[in-house]
Amino acid sequence: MDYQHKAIEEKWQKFWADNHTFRVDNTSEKPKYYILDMFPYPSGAGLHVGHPLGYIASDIFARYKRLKGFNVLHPMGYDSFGLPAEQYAIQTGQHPAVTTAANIERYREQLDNIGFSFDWEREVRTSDPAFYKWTQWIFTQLFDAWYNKANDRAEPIATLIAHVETNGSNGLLAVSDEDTAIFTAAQWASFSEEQQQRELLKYRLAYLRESTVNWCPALGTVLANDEVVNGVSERGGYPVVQKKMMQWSMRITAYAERLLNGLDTVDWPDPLVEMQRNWIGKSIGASVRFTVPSLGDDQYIEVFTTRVDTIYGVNALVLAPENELVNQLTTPGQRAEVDAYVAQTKKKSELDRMADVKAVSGAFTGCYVVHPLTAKTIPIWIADYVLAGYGTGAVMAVPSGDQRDYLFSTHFGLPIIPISDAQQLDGQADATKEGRYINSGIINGLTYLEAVDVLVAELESIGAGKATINYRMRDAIFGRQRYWGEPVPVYFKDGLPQLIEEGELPLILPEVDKYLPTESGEPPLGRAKGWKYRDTFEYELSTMPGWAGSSWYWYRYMDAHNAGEFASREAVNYWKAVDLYIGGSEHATGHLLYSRFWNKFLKDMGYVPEEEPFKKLINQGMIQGRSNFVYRVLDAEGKGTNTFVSHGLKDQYATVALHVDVNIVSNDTLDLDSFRQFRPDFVDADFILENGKYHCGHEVEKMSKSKYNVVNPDDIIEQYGADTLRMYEMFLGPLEQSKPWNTNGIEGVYKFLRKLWRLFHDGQGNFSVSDESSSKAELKALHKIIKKVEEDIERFSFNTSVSAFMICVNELTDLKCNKRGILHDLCIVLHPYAPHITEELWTLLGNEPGKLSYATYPAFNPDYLVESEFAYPISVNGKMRMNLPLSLSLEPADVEQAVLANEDVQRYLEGKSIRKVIVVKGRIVNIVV
RNA sequence: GCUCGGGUGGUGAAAUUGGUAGACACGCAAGACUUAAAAUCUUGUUCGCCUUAAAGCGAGUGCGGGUUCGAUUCCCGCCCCGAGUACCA
Repeated sequence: MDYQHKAIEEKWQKFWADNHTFRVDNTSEKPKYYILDMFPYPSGAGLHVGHPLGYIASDIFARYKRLKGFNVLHPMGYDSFGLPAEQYAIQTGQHPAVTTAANIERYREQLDNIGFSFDWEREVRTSDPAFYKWTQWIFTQLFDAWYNKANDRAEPIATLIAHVETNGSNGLLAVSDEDTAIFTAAQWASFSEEQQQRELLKYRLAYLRESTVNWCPALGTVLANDEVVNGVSERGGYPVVQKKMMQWSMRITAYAERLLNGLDTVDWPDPLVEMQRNWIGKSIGASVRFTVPSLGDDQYIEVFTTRVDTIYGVNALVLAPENELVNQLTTPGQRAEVDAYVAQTKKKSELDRMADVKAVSGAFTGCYVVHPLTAKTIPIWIADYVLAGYGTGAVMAVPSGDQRDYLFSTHFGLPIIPISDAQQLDGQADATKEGRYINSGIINGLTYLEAVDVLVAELESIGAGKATINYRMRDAIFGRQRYWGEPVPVYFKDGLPQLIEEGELPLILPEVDKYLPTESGEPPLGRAKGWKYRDTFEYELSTMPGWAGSSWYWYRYMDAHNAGEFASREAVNYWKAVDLYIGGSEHATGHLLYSRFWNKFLKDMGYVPEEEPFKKLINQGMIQGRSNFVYRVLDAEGKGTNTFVSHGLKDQYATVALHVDVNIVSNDTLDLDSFRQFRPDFVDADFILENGKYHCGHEVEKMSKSKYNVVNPDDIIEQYGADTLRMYEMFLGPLEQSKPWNTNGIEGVYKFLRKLWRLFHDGQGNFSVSDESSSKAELKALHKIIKKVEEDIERFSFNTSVSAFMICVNELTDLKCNKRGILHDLCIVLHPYAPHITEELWTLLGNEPGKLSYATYPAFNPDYLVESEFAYPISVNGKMRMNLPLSLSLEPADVEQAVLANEDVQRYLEGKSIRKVIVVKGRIVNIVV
């Protein structure tokens, strides 16, 4: 029998499922290893060949780790709440739960076809109430917690209450809103319950606050900062505007420093670490207060600066047009101008504002501040180059040291004061920190390093400023005005949010008649009939954002069916953290940051043991589409004819390029019969061929239906089998690299598997192996691959292993090797890559079915690779000339002698004098003449 | 603009510590088997020159320079492509 991939793969997939081969226990004598994939959102389109790339890599790694004696946790699940299902529900009226379940079923079928070794008994779905019960529970924990800066950790809100009851707000070091009250213990006691709760809300890690949010009118919801890309929504690309709204938020900023420091302890790709650093955006500087006498002597504007040393060069204070103070600052005389400018800014979308970086604009408020060190008056301006969302939404303008301030000042004719003797102000600002200060009061003559300390000390002593660290990262908005998400487990009593009792979780997502906002503009949950807490209190009508479930799901896999806890203490302490996480880099600032945040919180509360959840992380590259084109010949009027010209001849005609389904193209050659059936109007298409073939053009684009370049793994598996698909996806190139999918070349992998099959079979297709002992050459081929695969997998270089397997099988074929001992070990080594065929062959060898997954990876013996001779490359002046086989026992001096004595070598040296001979034992000989 | 990747045959790529550049595949060409096709196998395939052939010569890892006996690999400058980010004070 030939290699029958279909029968073999169906047989073993069924066997694995029936025998629970990949069921894993939470206890074991073996060391544990946790391999996690980023779980998919089950979209209606199903999987294309790009999706499983990372799953194949992680599956190879998981299977390899099992062979290496590890107890491996390798689960899979679905991130099944999300916008697309809801948009589909709005269009079709179908419940998102129904379409989601159907999509999951389809995904599961496709995943099963590939032969993954997931423990499906641990599957999770974020939209399952048994799962989101614990997402809601974590929310309640966050609500009931505050961040104590004194201990640098989150604590239960009870410790905060205890503090204020005895000390008031005195000595409280907490991360909080800015408008917290100052009170004594007695005052606290005198507060009404409502006042106390209002105050506590300013400290809770999950809190409700009026904040400026990214509102997306088209989606009818707010979006987190990471869901807004270039001023439009990440999903759908709809415009986003800033709007003030009462919103649930997560105090992730409390963890900014720990999120930053933790990056030094994880083994992640550099670009990803860099992206998180930038997102957190730590800058060290100073905050400075400028008093505003016209508003009163105790009124001030605070600015943040990283260059406090330039403070004597300030010529204006510039506020963001959105800054809340603008209205009160503006004098009657400037009112019209300022209002016009504010209105004009509001009209500009964020996109326009970014595109318009070069154009300088602004308006004078008519108001002045006092410089804290010189007591000079300084005008207050507004300009859109100052962002409301960063720092305090106000800057001190120093035109000599900052290019934006320079352009602003020259445009409006404000004075430019040089502040350093090293500054070169020829038409632009000079941000140098070199030289010594001039025109700078108390720091005249000092260097940069000296000046900063002097200034900060002075500002602190007069109460006008202090050293400050500023973060770009904002607290994360945690509510969405949408239906298909976890309900927030909160009801309102007297306008104050209250948690639902833990025993009453989960708060089930109610049914609604339509998935649209109510007539009064409430979120869809406002449509739920009779949906009230204890039939009395209004529930929160927002749902949680998409990232809620994915911020802790890896713990649920550890103990997926636990009804009493998110995961048992034993399970969490056994599996601890994810050892290897594989997924796309598109989650760099969203999922991976929120997950680390929740993990740190859960650790602070004593629920999990590790500070960082993902020890090692690999980003698989994106698989792009590779489109094929046919060229339709145009007639004299420029209209399309029914004639198509091959790519190489298209320049001789007027043509228009059309996408053609890549599945009817093989090695860029079009299948003409399939093409005639591709579209009805192609039925009697004519072709202008090259050498009897129609060659298509090609281009790399996004993989999408409209470009006819989507390749479904099911089709590949039907034709070549899952083992071929797995190996070919790896063979395509380095895992981390993005590359277009091209089915050209898959034949090579398929041929390899058939060649492997033939090693075990005679010419008639009968199973035939020999029990004779193995030859030296056979053992060498085997042990080369044992070593190579081990090294390759450990450094995630899966593509090079596939080549090595091909070399190995080619060598064994040349040796006509059918020795049981060699083939037995080869099955184990290849098994992670091609699990089905190796299970079959391993069973044919007489082993117990199914035990291959837990076999022992063969031990590498270097003795089999030892050579007595080496064909030394002989180069002359660094140019390789010939090979000369010599014994490896020869020392460099003997090698030199042997080489120079050789006739063929002498031919290259004729008439030249030898200056030097370099001999690297076992490597190379280089003769310098 | 800044940050990080990357640039090697017709194509995907390999070269792990500075040591034979192009392994392994695809494609292509020629051949064997076959009535034929498929499958399989064999040979060739970086480019240029020379040659009936064997062989030989020269160039070659984006470009220019440097270090070294020796550079795809290290250093300096430049060009191009991709990703991220962008008025962050």
